Amino acid sequence: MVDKLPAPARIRALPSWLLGRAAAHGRGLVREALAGDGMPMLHHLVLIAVREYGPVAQAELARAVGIDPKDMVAILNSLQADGLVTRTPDPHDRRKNAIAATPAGERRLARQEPLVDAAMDDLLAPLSATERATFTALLTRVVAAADPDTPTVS
Amino acid sequence: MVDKLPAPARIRALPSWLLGRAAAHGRGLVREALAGDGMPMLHHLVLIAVREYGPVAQAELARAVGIDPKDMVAILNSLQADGLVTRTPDPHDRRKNAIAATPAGERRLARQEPLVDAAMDDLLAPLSATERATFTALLTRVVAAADPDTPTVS
DNA sequence: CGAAAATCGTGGGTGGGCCCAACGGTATGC
DNA sequence: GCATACCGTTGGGCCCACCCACGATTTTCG
Repeated sequence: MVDKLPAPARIRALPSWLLGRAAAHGRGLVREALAGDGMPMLHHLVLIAVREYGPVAQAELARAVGIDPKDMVAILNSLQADGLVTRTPDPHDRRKNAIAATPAGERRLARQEPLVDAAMDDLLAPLSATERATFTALLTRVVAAADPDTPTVS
Repeated sequence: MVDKLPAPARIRALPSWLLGRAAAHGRGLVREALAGDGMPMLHHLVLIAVREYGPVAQAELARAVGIDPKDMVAILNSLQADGLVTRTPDPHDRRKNAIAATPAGERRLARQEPLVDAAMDDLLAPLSATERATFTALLTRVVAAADPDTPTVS
């Protein structure tokens, strides 16, 4: 069987292409890891955000993680149906719902985080510990420049 | 005006998240740069691939750059209409078209490549020359592990 | 040598992510 | 008290990336 042509060398050398490939791979690994626990990636993301910021309004949540408010409704419906979050009216502002994680939600995340961490290990497997630190530090600076309003982690 | 909450710290520390942000930024920069010359990003990608491999079959092209054959038809229609590629029946295999770049196509790429290079400079602006080399080398290794059948550039 | 399988180019279709707008209800600011 | 803004929800829509099917052609296999 004849081999498949690779993408052109010019393209394969572009950092934006490399970042795209790496990002797609990373996303795939995370999606796969979470599928093992039966949860879509965005649901996980939202649950993490609820745990960190809860109780929190839906609109606030949607802005924090960059999800369309309409799509956030569906995700919260699903998380609520599974007993992982609660949705209660905000006592101080009746326009808002106060979204909070339940103990079941926190347990679910406790189970999932090692899966995601393992996916990250897999993603950076070709790099030594020192190289990973270097890579992540440089990547963080690139991202910080792109998104100056978001604090970085260090 | 109250500040917007950032994505959760746990998420912002994940290499897959960072890669996703950096990749989106890179894509945005390239798209913007090429829009300056009035060409969508995938059209540019395909034209580069045609220049490198032409004359080449559509299906081969689609596999090389990871574009759906159906979408490749539309892209080639547009490039052909603009006089940037030719589409002729393969004399040895009537199933196939032989796609080749025209001199106008090559000139168009010659104009666009500095734009894309400038976008890459912009993307990696926070890094020194040494850091860029380190970052790209590490990124290349991560991508090589994800896609072992594709040769890397070095 | 003929039938089956595979490939090619093209068209139809779908789902997810994102955009915009509208609505009724509520809160804020002047 | 009124205008403006925000909230949550819903609806409509677009675009992109992907899936599948079809007729024509080539390749493979018994």
